[in-house]
Amino acid sequence: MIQTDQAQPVFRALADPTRRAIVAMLADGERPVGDIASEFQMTRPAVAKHLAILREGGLISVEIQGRERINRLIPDRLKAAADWINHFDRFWDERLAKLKQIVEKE
Amino acid sequence: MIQTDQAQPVFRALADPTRRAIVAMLADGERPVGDIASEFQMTRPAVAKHLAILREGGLISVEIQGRERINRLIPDRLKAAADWINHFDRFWDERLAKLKQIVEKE
DNA sequence: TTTATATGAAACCTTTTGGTGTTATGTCAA
DNA sequence: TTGACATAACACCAAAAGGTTTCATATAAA
Repeated sequence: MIQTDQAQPVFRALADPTRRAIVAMLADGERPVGDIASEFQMTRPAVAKHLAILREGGLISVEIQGRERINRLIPDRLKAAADWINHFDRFWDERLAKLKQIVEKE
Repeated sequence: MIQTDQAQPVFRALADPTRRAIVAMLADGERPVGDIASEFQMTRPAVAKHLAILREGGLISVEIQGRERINRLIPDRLKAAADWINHFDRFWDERLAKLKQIVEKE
């Protein structure tokens, strides 16, 4: 059944729009928690929870700098999700090729 | 913020392992509801709910054939998710290129 | 050393999610 | 037409998700 279980924490992390926004945000550069939270309407603890889930999914890392915690994107893990999806791209191509064959035979 | 909203229903649909298993299953061929349900330990109504969410995400279509409802994968929508992820692949490549430049200068 | 700042952690609330069992409906087959 | 079958549609439940407020702690800055 492919590597569904490996991709699990990543897909869970990406399922929420706030978390995807954070990922996009961190693509432009690392940022501390409060700094990220200031971009959203929700409270800082709520954003901190999202960051924890992204961390569980292996999508971001945290570096403690004094009283700040710098969040940094690790895009590698996104590949696990991309790989899973790409598997079906290939399937789709095969299907189209088969269909083409059938059509051309007639 | 990229096309996060477009990808929303797809990511939501893929967030659950059962639904990803169904997607993988339908990649091998279309199947009716009960047939799909027989592969899982949960009840048929539970599977039917998952199918409904996959339908909302535009990942599968249903064709009514007599008293059966044939579920068929539409992998196109998976591209919305793949596109989103690919954006960060590009970003990562750029980062690596920049890093390489810096390293090589020294 | 006092005060302000950045954050985590805990307790709590509400809504959604993933399940169940039951009942109703349309369709196939004897 | 009668009975079995494939499903949808409910009503319902427990757990997880997403949020809030409050409080504690460590660090920076006055």
